[in-house]
Amino acid sequence: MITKELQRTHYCGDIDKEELVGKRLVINGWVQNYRDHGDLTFLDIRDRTGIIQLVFDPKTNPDAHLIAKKARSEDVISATGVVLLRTAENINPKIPTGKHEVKIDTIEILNKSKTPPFQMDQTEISEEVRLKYRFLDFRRPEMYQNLLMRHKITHTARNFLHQNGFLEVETPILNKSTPEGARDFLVPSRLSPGKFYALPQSPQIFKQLLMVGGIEKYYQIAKCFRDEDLRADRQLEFTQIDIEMSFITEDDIISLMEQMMAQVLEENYRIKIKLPIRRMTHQEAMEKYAIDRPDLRFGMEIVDVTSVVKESEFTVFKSVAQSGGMIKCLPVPEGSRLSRKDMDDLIAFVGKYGSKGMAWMRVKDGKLESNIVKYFSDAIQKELIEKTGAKEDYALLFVGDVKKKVVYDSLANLRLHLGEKFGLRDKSKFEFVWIVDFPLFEWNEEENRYDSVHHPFTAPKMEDINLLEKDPGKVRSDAYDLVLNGIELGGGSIRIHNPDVQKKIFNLLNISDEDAKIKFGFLLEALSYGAPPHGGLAFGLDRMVMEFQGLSNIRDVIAFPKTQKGQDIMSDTPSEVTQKQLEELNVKIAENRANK
RNA sequence: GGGGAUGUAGCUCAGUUGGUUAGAGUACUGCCCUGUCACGGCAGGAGUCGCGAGUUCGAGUCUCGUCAUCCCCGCCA
Repeated sequence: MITKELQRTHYCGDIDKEELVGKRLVINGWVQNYRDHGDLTFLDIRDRTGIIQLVFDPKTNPDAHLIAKKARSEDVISATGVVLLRTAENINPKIPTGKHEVKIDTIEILNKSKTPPFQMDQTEISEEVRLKYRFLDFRRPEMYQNLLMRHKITHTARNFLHQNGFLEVETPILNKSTPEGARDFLVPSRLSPGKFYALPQSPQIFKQLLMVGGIEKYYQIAKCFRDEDLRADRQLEFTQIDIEMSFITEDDIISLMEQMMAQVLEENYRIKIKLPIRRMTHQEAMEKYAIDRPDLRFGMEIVDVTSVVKESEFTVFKSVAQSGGMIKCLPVPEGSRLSRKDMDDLIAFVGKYGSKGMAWMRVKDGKLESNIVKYFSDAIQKELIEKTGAKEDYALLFVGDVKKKVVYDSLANLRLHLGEKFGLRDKSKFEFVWIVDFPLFEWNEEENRYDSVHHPFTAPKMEDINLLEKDPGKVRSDAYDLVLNGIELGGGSIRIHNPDVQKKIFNLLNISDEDAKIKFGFLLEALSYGAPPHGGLAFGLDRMVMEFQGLSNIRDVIAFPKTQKGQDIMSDTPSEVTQKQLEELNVKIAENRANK
């Protein structure tokens, strides 16, 4: 219990001001450290603002001094005393409050702490322990800082959207399941036995319905759920800043959103980014970086060399070229630093993405060098050097495959890997780019049909609309992604607002009229009542904070994240439920899964 | 589903070729110390070497299986 008398008058981190000297104040916080000199005793007290040193002298108050001697890490205290200016030789330059200290005459231990599993000023703690004791992890300044910045970023975005006339509208968590896209989280319905709700993968359809309803400008800080395997930058549940507007063009929304992003960085990081953010077509991104979210903090642009090497005597390349495949080259400045062993490692690295191999050459004295150059005529070698722009000490890394995806994935990741290795992915740099003109469809080999690149409600580009029937693969869309340092921060599109066009797209995606009616009937219906032209986008808030904070793990910006197996090791979630609960829900556990 | 890394004291880690009683730092407990701030000094307690088999006279160490955490592929915007 805390009383008025024990309540803090000042935060620890605020006791750094000259005018406080001589003042009597009350401190609340946790014991960070103690230094017991027999008589004179010091306690470092921590709250979320910082640390202040308390001094206990038996001559001031022997009772308080005795209590201080018994204080241990993470005990919660209230202490009262007078602020003193430290003498010059006693100043601690390592902490912001180092010029001051508080001479305490009264202290109360509000709550003792068990010996904590880790010290709060420790930096290297296994994540397992941190997650198990997440409530203690928050006491570490690093974690507090992450949560603080997440709050500030969200706050700036909310302010910006509010000031620009957006309404925050909540959409349901219990939704209709649609098998497209990611795997749904399902919730059994008690009131409709045998039926299920699905948790939202995103509020996509609802925000479109809000536009039909004339809300005009909508946003939501929306929790989304996808039942897929986790990664360093992926959680089962995550948060989107979800936005939709009516009567707007692609340029309108891009321009507004980059203003928001600029404001977020300016207000919270004092970073000014140059507007407008550059734009790059999807095609250019794929050609130069083999990926639709290029990291533009460094160069190393990829070059297609299929036409050059198909004439060589190197059978691997020749046969790939003849079978309609592609060979691409990654020119690596200072690539001579790569040893034979490095090359072997890189070959293994691209193997992860399906590459059967990786050829390499080095530029020495203006000539190409490696165990395979003999298969390349002088003319071809010259052309390779010219085409790739290779200079002295460059390495040329080649990947060729019949499957284009293998070439793209291998080289895109190789480029990032080497960028990392050579220290080119500078955490202090912020290289934004809008990727625009995405294709509307991609061909699905297994299913022998087209899939939406974005989602089925994305509008085709006006000028490509006549290609819909002739050559759907060539149709570009009004879709756009905002990319920062190789991370996709968010993306969106102008939506289809015409039910006929929407039907046509469903047909191309092999979704029958009947299916479309069952799954999205209400949307088609809504579109037929004077739906305004509209569009929007969604930012991945977690990834945004993660990148701005210079972190490589999404769990560090989420208060209570799940482990890679989707479990919460603090609360032991998921867990079994009682037979009664299952019966009420009309759910039976399959025999072989029970009692696991 | 697959590949890789890790698992030893509360925490962070070391542990040689398989060898006798498994160590360090820190934290913790007790004592000493009036200007420390990673305080210092002395003493002490603390281990299912993730778990289970196996090989061996003998396993922290070798083999197989299994579990957990992390990274990646598949999956997923």
